[in-house]
Amino acid sequence: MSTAEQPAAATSRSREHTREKLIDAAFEVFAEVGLNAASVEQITERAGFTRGAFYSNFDSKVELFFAIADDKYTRASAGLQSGVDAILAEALPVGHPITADALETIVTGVLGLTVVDSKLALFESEFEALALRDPEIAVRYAGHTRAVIAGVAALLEAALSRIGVRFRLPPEQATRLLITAYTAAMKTHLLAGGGDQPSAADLGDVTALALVLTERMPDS
Amino acid sequence: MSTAEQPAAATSRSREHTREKLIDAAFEVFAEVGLNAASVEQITERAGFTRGAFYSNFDSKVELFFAIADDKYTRASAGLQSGVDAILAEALPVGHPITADALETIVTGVLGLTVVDSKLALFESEFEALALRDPEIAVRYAGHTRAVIAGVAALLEAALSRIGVRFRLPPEQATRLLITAYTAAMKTHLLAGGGDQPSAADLGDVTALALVLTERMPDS
DNA sequence: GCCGTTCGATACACTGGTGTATCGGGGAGT
DNA sequence: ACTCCCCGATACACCAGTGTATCGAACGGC
Repeated sequence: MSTAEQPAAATSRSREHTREKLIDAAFEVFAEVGLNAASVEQITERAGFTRGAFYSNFDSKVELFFAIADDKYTRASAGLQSGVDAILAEALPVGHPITADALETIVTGVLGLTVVDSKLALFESEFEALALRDPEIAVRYAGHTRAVIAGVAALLEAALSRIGVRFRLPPEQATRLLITAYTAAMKTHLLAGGGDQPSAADLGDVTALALVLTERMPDS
Repeated sequence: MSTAEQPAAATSRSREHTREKLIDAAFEVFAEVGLNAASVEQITERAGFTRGAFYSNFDSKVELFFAIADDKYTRASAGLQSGVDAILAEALPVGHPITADALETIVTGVLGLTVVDSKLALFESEFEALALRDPEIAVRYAGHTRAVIAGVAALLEAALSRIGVRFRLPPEQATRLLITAYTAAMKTHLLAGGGDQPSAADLGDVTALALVLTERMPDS
């Protein structure tokens, strides 16, 4: 039993592949129609497999849902710091004139890193909806949310201090409010039939909120 | 055809009754499991009827969903002004000492009037989720949301002026932010397994937001 | 190059839900 | 009290989806 498990690791390469294809397909389908309305067949069809492949890789639709969540968020957190650096470069072109624009660029930019596109927003919304009804999912969702907020709060605080600005509230609280507002803006954007990226007009509430939530740091 | 319609109006009394029972039952079931997961049988069973009664009164589940929305919100808007008066009475016991407490009482009180209990919050969340995927529902939802915000904004502005406070942002914008924050707070409260009423701790973000969003009116 | 293992496809039995068509009972009007 | 009519119950046909059990084929190890 010691060496017999070696082949299992070898054969699992193509298996990983179909697993990923299933995850990608399911991500889209879930975003489009929701978990309940999505049938296993819909997912496997889009992935180019049959239901047999699904049941060979996952026990249930919900398990697949969680697999997506894990996958997406480990993936997303990877490119986070570099994304923030890029935003800071944009917000501080030469480094000297610090305007309200810089604040808006940073806030909407950083928040945009966590809610990358409309499909992710829809998935997130679905996650929340499920959590509201299933206590077991709720704990997963709560943990996920907490992690995101803590991460974003740290990023935001650091980025803002670069332009000499700080929150007037506890950073985590301010971040929660900003994320909530950003998510709401994304949703109204989607409700109006918009595409992946919310326009500046959609984000009006967010930028206004950012202004009210911040203040100049006392000169050191 | 002129007098022949009189009986129709008479017989429709019991019909109205079963219609209401169906609406009430569906409201609960939708809140519990969502629109898709809810079966017509679940609803009629809880209402004490069979599926025959349902199809005699409604064309589809979705139509029933809209009927609920109409019903609840015409009902809710009825007692709104008196509710605000009561809140003001609490916030201004004698009328003189105006504190931050008064502000919090007013904001959370008024917002609490529009999101009465957890079932309504869940229903609303379900409404949004559906709207995000169905453009036809989206326009209905958008209209509903706009109406609510306009109403609440007017109420809030009037109530706040009573304690000499005003928004630092356009009232509708401030109201949108507050409602969003309140809804989020309600959701985290529900996610934590809480009951109908969010605690003061749950509303911490909302009250903090209310403080940043407002300022003293210049003395006249 | 052969064999064993395992992955994914196919087939099947079954469940839960839908919508329609029909029927019986009870209330309203005279 | 009688009649008519409408509401809601019952029965039926149908469909979409699920999960399992079986099978063929491809891949890796020896």
